[in-house]
Amino acid sequence: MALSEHPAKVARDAPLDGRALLKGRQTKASIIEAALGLASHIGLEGLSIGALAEVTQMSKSGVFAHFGSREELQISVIREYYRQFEAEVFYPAMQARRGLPRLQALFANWMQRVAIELQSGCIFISGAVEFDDRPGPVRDALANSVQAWLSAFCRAVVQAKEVGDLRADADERQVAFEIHGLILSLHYEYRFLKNPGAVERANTGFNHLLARYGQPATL
Amino acid sequence: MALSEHPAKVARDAPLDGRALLKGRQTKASIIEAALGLASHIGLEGLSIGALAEVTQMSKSGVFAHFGSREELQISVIREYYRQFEAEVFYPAMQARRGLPRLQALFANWMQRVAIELQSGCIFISGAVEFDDRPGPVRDALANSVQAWLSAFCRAVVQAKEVGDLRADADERQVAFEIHGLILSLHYEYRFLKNPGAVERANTGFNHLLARYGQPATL
DNA sequence: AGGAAAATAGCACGACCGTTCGTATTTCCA
DNA sequence: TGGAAATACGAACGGTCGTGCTATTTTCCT
Repeated sequence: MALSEHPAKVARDAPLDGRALLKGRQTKASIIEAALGLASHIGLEGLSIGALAEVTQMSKSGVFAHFGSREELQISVIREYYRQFEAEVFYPAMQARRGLPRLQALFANWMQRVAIELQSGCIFISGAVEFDDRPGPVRDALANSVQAWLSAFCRAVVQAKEVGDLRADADERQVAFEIHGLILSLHYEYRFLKNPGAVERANTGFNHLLARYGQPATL
Repeated sequence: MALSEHPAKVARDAPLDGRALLKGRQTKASIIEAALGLASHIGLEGLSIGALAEVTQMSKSGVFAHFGSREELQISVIREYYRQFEAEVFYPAMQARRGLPRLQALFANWMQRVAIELQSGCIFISGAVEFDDRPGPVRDALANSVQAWLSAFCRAVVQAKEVGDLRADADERQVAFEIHGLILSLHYEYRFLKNPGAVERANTGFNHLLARYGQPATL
């Protein structure tokens, strides 16, 4: 299962299974890949077709033709990031047993993706501040992706309650809110303030949360 | 006392006490005010001299002359935001008794400033993602301002330990990290995801923290 | 009041932006 | 293999950007 109720058009840019990609699709894919690399550093707003053309060794109009508008390009980048996020954070954690192990795996992968992994930022985070005041299709795509991920995370919390690894009275939205805060604080202090101790603090904070929401020692 | 060891030049843009402001200074001040309003919505990077000229009913070159460069304008905005932050978050909380009351006041004011107050965002947060990969004087000014504020907050935590409101073994940096996370999560969910329940969750998370770091009931 | 100094305006520049259009090239299938 | 369709290019558009210049106006002090 995917992060489930993700917005429509999921399959739109997806490679058409076994058959060799048409030339067009595969250059489009490589453009999106390059665009994601750029956007991770400069942000979705900083992403420009000119710079993208230079990186991909194409003409501006050649790049442009694949998307028809800058907004569509941005949305494609968001979808691609979502795909990678799913592949590197979500799916691997599904290998772990339901409950605490899976929750820990999700958190560890999330941290890895958001802050540690090579010096690129998380567009779910940078995009949020770029588009919090700017309605439109890009914002919608971003918000839907984030919601899908947060919902999936909440589901894992609920499972942890069902399995008995977390207290039955724990509010999964509250748990997700606080864990999300740890990730955001990590991103802020590690990437912006360049404070290396942030990684350990995020882990410590996570353990504090588990202690609070876990079953009391005396059952 | 101010947020103390704040970087140099604090007094540079400050009004010269009692004497009437020179015309130049006062228009500069009004430009900065307008710029802060713009930057709170579009971000420091989105701030443009042209738009600023329109808002202030001046010519582009007239606006420009006050700063000499866009970077200097951005830095002035950061300094002004810092001043307001100090005035609305820090100083009022200093009225409260050292220890828990002051900590609670700081958190409440911080929340107010960051998310609730009229729909403008916090440039300490938006600026962080805009400049995390972009070295230079603007980034430095921003990072210094943030560090000054976080240090002040840490000091309040230490006081709470000294007074006995928090456990003596609580690590103030860890506490600040986790509280900062609550603020960031609030900002994210309230401003970007438009989730009104975020305010209550931030408060709940804060109480959880106090419960964890506070003195155990049995002394 | 007058004259130096500060403040503002006006204009132009080069650069980059997203986008359009007409044309050349390449790809793919019948 | 030929020819339609897909793909890419090049040039140009109107626009905005930050930033220099040179006047002109306003402010302030003697």
